[in-house]
Amino acid sequence: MNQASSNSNNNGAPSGGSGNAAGGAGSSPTFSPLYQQIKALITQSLQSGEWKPGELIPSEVELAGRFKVSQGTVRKAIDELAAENLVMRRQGKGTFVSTHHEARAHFRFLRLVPDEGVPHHPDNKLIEVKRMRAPAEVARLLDLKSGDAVVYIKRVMSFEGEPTILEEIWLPGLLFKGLTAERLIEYRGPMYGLFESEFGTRMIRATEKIRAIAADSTAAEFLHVKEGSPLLCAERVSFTYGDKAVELRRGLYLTAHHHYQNELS
Amino acid sequence: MNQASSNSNNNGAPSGGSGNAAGGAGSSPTFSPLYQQIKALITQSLQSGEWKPGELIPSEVELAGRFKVSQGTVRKAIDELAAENLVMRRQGKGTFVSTHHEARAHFRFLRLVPDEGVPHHPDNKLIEVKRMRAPAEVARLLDLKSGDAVVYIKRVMSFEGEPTILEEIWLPGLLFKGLTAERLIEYRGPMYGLFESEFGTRMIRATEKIRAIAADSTAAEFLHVKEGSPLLCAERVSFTYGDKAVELRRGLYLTAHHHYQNELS
DNA sequence: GAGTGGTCTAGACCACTAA
DNA sequence: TAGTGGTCTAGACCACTCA
Repeated sequence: MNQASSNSNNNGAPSGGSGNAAGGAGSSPTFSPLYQQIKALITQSLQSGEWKPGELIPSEVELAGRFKVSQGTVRKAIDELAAENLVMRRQGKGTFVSTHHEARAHFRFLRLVPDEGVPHHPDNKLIEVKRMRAPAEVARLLDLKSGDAVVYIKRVMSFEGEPTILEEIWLPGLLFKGLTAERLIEYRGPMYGLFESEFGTRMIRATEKIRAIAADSTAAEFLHVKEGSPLLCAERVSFTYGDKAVELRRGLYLTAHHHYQNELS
Repeated sequence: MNQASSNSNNNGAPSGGSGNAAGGAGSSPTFSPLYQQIKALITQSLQSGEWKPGELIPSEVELAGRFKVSQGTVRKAIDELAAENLVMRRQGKGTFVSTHHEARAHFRFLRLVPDEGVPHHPDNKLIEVKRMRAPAEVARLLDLKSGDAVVYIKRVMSFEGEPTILEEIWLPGLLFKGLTAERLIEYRGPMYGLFESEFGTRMIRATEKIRAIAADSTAAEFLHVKEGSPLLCAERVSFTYGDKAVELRRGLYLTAHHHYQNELS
């Protein structure tokens, strides 16, 4: 990978990662800057578990030596990984693999905050946990075949004793083999922390589609509102490394004393 | 600002920008890296109108010469400005001041997209435009005094002929002196483009609070739904340079065939 | 004091754009 | 062909953490 001397083309061995061969005849040979290749290599090590969530990864100097590039190139690769929340840098200490086991990470995906006062952690109450065959819609969103096994979870989350969120979750059965109600109950802390530690699946990013709907009888019962009351419906698909969908979540939010907080930038 | 020779402290003339003097006794002298100072200087030129939206700003080499720093330092400053959408870089051409007069910018703030098919531009119908005294709540959010003049706009936006958004907008009267219904009607294109071109106020970022509410009689009439139907309510505060609030917007979205699209990352 | 990430520089070459 | 942003390198010093 020595840039200055041995070539005038930085594609000695392309990383071959995410294909961007858009367009027609494949005569364009998939360029990518060196630092993107380094970034892909580091991401592979993260995905393979060579460095686990919460751990320290090798220093920039060490990685530069390993990959035979300059420290600046490694730095740029890590800069992007930090911007994507895959790692966290701490001056004087090193670079750490991000983890969902942090107070900070708690509200990265849960965007519902109280209208007044500071956010509190919700209490969870499991309603149902079972394994089932994926309905067509769930299978489509999780990139499974219709009828594949999925884990289904239904729960209510309360803030300060007030039931506020009714949530249904679907997970690919293959990835979450040993997931049972007991595991979910005994585990203290955020669900994504459990997924990360016990099942080796780390949620990286997600997309949400948000609508206003009327409460049906089930929602009305669990959230202590009248049938037909307006509820915010957030349908989330979460992705792990390689943009692979690994969770579907449908949350009904009671927004009488809370709101969904969003930043547009 | 010569770093290597003349000092061991990069704070010869601190930019004095955003104060981060957290904590107690003020013995810590407001550090900031050189590239942050450069970034502040460039931002000032953007804000003052030295370079107008859509225009080319000086090249990195030229700015480096002007500020007596290396090109790399200017690059890092511009990198951050590009990440914040204040400027756009184009290889081979230069760096341009961002503008709301682009198809791309259209959906940066309007996050409502159809459940099926590609997003279309909405049609606008003005319901009301007037000048009034700011209610307490509006004044608080816009950082005005209660009773200060504001411009009030009410409109309905339709997708493919279907009324979908009922929107109320409050703007500081001082900033938008000549804003009338006629100006709004005759102007083709996004409202933020008008604000930028005619009033010199560029929206940089915004925060939104989203809730589900029941349609009142007014909303029901304009959106052709029954009273009590669930609607998504998005309350937006938009900011210009220096994190100054310059717009309050309250939109009621009919989410029968559209949804609010969000990315969590 | 050793090691880490953070900043800054200077210079080289590349890819892209437009005259 | 000249000018722009994009990539890469090598080396220096700084701020921070911890033994």
